[in-house]
Amino acid sequence: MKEFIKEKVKEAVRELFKFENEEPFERASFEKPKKKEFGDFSTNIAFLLSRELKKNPFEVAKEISEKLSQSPQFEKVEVAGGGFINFTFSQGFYEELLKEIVEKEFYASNLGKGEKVLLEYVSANPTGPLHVGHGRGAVVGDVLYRIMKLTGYKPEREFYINDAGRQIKLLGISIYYRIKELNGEKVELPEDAYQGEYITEVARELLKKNPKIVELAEEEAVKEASEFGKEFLLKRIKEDLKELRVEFDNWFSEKSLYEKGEVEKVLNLLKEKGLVYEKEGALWLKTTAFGDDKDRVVKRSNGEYTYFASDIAYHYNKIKRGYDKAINVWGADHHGYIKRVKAAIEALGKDPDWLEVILIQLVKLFKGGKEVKMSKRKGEFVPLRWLINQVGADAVRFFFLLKRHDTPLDFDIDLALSTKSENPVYYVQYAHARLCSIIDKAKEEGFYPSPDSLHLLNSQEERELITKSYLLKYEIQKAAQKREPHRITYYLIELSSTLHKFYNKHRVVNRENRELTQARLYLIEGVRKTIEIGLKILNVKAPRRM
RNA sequence: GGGCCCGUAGCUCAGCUGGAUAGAGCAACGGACUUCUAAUCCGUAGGUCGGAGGUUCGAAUCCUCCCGGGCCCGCCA
Repeated sequence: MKEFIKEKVKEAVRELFKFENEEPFERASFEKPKKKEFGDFSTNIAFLLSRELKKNPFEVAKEISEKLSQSPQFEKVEVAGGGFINFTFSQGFYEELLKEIVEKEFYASNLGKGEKVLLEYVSANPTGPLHVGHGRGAVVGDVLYRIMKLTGYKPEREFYINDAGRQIKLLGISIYYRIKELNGEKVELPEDAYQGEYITEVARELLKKNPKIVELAEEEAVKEASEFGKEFLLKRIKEDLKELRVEFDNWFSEKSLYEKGEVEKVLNLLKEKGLVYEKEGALWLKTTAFGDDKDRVVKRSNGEYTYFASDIAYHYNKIKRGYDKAINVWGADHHGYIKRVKAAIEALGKDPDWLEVILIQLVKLFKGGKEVKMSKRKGEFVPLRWLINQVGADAVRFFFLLKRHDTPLDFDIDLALSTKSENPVYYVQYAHARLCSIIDKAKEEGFYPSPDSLHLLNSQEERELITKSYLLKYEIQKAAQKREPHRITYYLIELSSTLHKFYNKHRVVNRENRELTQARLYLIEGVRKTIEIGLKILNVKAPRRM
C-alpha cells in the first residue's frame, strides 16, 4: 500500500517535473493520517520537493494530485493543509487489499534482504533461576526474532552461558557450605556467597547423588559442587524459558572459549597490534584508543582473565562466524559496558556499529497497589517462574511488551488477572474469540465467507478494518527496523478496538441478505487471520472460545 | 565530577529519522444488552507535550542551556 503509493507518486513526479532524484522520497512520509477527513493515505512529499524544484509546495501538490486522480485505485486525490496530498482509495482498491489479506502472506516482506543477524539474549549466569528482569529480555529477544524472520532477515538465537570464572567458583562454594550445613555442621556463609533458598535445594540434590562428597577435601568438593550446580541450574533456566515459550538455536559456552584457547588467541592478536600492554602486573587493553574513558584490564595480576577478556573472545568468535550484524539484549545496568565491548570490536578491525545493544529496563511488580519484593537483604529477585504461575505465560509475554524496552516497566499483577477490557491481553484475545464465534454461528446457519460481493463492504467501519488489517505489514517492518517489538502489541490493541467498534455497529449474519453476510464473513476472516498472525508473533495464544 | 536514559491528560503510557486541530487505556460522569460473546460499544470532561532560547514554511519530535527523576562509572560479572 505504502510502496504502491510511493511508486505512483514517483512516476507522476518523473513525468511532470522530469525529476529523477529519489532521495526526497526516502525522507518523505507516506502514512495513514490521524484524521479520517484527510483520506486513507497521505504524503508530505510536496514540501520536500518544493525545495528541490524551487516551486511552492501547494503548486507541486496540485499538479501531482491532478495527475493521480485519473488512476483507478483512487477515488480522489486532494491537496490540503498547504501541500499535503491526501489519497482516498477507490472501492476496487479496498477489495484488492482484502483479498490479499485473506489469501496471501501479505504481512511478510523482504526488508532485511537476507541479512544474517545474531540475536543474543537472556544469557543469564547459571548461578540461579531466572528472575522477571531476565524474562523481559527473553520476550523482547524472542519476539524480535519472529519479527525479523517475517521481514526477510536471517536471524539466529543464542544464549551465552557464563559457565567459567569466579561466579561459578562462588556457586560451588555456596553449595558446599550448604552441604556442610545439611550435614549438621554449624557454618558461617562467606560474605559474597549466593544466599538464595535454591542453593540449599541444589545442595540436597548433590548430596543425594553423591553422599561421599562430604569426605572430599574442600577444594575437590567445591569443584564438584560447581560442576553439579552449574548443570542443575542451567537445566532450571531452560525449564523457566520453556514455560515462557522462549527458545534458542545455540547455547554458547564461555568455558569452551578457554578450553579452545580462544581467549589467549584473541589477546595475542591484540598484543600484536600493540593494543595490549602490561601495567602493575596486569594486562590491559587500550580501549581509550577507541573512545573509552579508560583502559580496561583483561588479565588480572593474579593471573585470572577478566570477564571482559572472554567477552572479547566471544565477540571475536561471533565476527568469525560471519554474521552481518550482532544484536545483544542486555539489562540496563550493563550500559556502561557497551563502550568497552564496542572498543574491543573496533580494535579487532570491525566497525563497532556491527554490534547493536538493546537495553532492557527494570521490571517492578505490583499487586494490590503495592510493590512485590523479595528479601533485599539476601539480594534476591522475584523469580520469573513465580510470575508465570501467577498470571500465565500469555499475560507475561504481552505485558512485557506493553512498553518500549528502554523504559522501566510497572507490571500490575491484578490487571493481568482481570477479565475486563482494562486488561489488554483479554481485550485482544476476546476480539479473536468473538470473530471465531461469529464464523461458527454463521456456519451453523449455512453461511460461508466469500469474495463474490465485496463491493457491498463500503461503510466507514468496513474500510477501516481493511486498511487497519493491512497495516500489520508495515508495523512489522517498523518494529524490525527500529528493534521495537512492543509496536506489535499496540497494533493489536488498535486493530481489536477497530473490530469491536465495527461489531457494535454492524451485524454480520443476516438471513435476509446472503450476499452481504458472506462478504462480511470474508472481511471478518481477514481480520481474524490478522489478529492470529499478530498474536503468533508475540507467541500469545489466540483462543477460539473464551 | 563524567556518561546514558527519561519528563506528554488525575494515573499508566503511545506518538520522537520535523508535518495538518498532540492520541489510547484506566479512573470520573452520562448512555446502549428480547441481538453474531456487554470480557463490548457510544458520548462528556480532562493538555502552557518539565522550563527558556534557537534552527525551520512548520517543533512533543532536531540543537543549546536550565530544572526534576532513574541508572552506570571495580584488577565484579
